[in-house]
Amino acid sequence: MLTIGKLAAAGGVGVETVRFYQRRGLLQTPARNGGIRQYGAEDARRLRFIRQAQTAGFTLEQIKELLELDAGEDRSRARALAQTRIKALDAKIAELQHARDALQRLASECAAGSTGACPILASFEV
Amino acid sequence: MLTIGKLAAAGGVGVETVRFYQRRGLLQTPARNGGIRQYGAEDARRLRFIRQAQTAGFTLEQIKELLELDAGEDRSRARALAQTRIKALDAKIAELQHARDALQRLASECAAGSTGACPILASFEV
DNA sequence: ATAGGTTGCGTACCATGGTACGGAGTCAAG
DNA sequence: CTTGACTCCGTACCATGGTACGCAACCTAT
Repeated sequence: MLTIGKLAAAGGVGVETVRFYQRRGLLQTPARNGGIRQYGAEDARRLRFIRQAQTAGFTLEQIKELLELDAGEDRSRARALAQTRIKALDAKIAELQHARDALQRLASECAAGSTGACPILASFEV
Repeated sequence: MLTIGKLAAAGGVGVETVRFYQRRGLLQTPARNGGIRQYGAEDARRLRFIRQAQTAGFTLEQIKELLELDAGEDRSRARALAQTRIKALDAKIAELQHARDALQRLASECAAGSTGACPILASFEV
């Protein structure tokens, strides 16, 4: 059994963040023992999931839906959400790759000559 | 010569956004003709740059610095900023790629069988 | 010259994802 | 059994990146 502090530490977040997620309905407010919340391994798992889904670009609202879906059985809805997000991720990845290339160009050009300014704006105009 | 409305349209942003960028020092507040701001091609260029730098993950503060650097001649500073951001972008891209893979797994598994819930949380645990 | 659409300006408000604060209760070690 | 750390709770505040509002002045086409 975990206290909120341990749970937060396990998930790499602050105590306030756990409480925040509970307010938003992303984590259940668990049973208490003398007023103190008691968490289990499942809560830690959900917390980890939340953080990973965030890096996948889901908003907290969407993550909430995913968590509800995980409990339910609406496979097609879950699939649809995943597919939509995959598309968005592909687009975002391409975008970042493009930006990365521009920065690489910028870095090279700033390295090369030694006179004048390096063309920051220009390096993005491709 | 462009009015603020044309400039905004050209940059794919709203008028208020242009004014917002001016308040933040990202765009010069230009010369006026009878109180009306007059913009040129250079402003449109800066505006486009801002949007692209944003997709590269720069904050408005950092973009402001980049714009100042573009005018100046501190090549090494510009390079350093670029290098730092390239590293961050590489990390972010890898992260998104990872999330994408997890979603792909999720989508497949939700498609496969027809019984029970699909393991949303599990699909991220790799 | 007059109506309608833009503009200018300051200020207020919004969503997202947290973070901080203050005062009381609880728990564990010495 | 006291001290210090941790917890509970509501509410307030924060940063980022905008978006909206209202009113006066302006510009353009009819």
